Amino acid sequence: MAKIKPGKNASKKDVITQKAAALFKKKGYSSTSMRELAEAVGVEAPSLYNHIGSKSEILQAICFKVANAFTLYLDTAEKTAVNAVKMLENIIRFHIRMMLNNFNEVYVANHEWKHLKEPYLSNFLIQRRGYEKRLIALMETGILAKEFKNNNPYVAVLTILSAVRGLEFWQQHKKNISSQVLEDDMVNHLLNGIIK
Amino acid sequence: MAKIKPGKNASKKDVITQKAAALFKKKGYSSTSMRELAEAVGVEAPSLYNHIGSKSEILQAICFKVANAFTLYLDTAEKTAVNAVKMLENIIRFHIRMMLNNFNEVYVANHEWKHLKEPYLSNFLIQRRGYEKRLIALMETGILAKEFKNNNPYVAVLTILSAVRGLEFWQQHKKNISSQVLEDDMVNHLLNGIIK
DNA sequence: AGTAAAAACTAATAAATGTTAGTTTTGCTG
DNA sequence: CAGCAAAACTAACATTTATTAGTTTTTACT
Repeated sequence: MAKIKPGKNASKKDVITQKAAALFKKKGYSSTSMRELAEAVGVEAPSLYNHIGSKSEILQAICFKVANAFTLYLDTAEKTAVNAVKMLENIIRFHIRMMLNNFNEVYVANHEWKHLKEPYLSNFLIQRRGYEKRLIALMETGILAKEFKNNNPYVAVLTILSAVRGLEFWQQHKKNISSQVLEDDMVNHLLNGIIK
Repeated sequence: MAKIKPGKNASKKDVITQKAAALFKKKGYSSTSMRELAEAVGVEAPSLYNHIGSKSEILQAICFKVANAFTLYLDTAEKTAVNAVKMLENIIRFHIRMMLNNFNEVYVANHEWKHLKEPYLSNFLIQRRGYEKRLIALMETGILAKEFKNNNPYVAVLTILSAVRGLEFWQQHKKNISSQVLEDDMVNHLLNGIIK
């Protein structure tokens, strides 16, 4: 019968994962049934199990793909850094682009990770905590170098990461504002504030 | 048998709502069963229905309680405003305090609203959109008055609201940083930036 | 064309879900 | 202390859930 049609670059598993990300974003992980996912893929539910091991395995794939992308970028950003300000700006811009270009998956990683099963849940949190710590270290470096104000570094990281995450509300307004204005304004706001 | 013990100010319904907020935050709305909620309350599941109409009614109560609190504050803030900067600062501080003092409920309103049923879902979104619009108008006023930079007002509101929402990650660090430092640093960051 | 593997299908299962019905217990008020 | 309403209980329900078993179809390769 009808088979899952993998695109040029996407395996069938990839198709499932991508459709799952869209559904998990829209309805949440727990409220998305395998039957719904199957329908979105164009197949009966049990057929999915020829390609995936379980529902929660899909969530794992999404969450760690996103987490690894951020970790990987930070690796290279640390190597090519010229100063703290520039490095922070690059990271913010990367976050914004990830939000805009991989919306579903980033959203799911941000919101549905709590449904991961052990040991993946713990691993995910450890990885995220490690990422935060590296950003905090960056803030501390910048403070010592007098590039940044002497704010609490954790609060600063929290503020920045959270602001960027908020782009999940962005979708409705895509037409009104270009993503370049969005990116530049947000970077400027987070680095220099909004008061004239 | 054992009865739900309402505290001095809390009706039994309030107790249920409060326990539900804690569970909805921890596990998500869909993954929280009425049996779990009943256990947290200290009762069998069907007994809950002596006090509430349905599971989703609990979610409604939480979401609109939070939404109304924000709307109400904005009403008074608009009346007592001296200038745009001061008003924005007050609003940011109110958001931060709401996050810190009503953590579970604000978290649930922020994350689980999509499980509201119609017409509550639409009403909630309309109310939230109205709130955002009033904040955008505030930004525009401040820009015209040369108090704020000429950033895109929607992006600025998005940045601020999202940053504050991020306090949901705050819990772990309560011991290390006082909530006063947190509040002041975040306000300062969002208004004046982080670069020295 | 024939064959073997991959992947679809149907049918089924055990567990969990929100909720209702009907009954008993509790606690206040007269 | 009698009686009544409030609120607890047990039992049960119809659905929905993720997943397995077993079978048939499709695909790819010789």
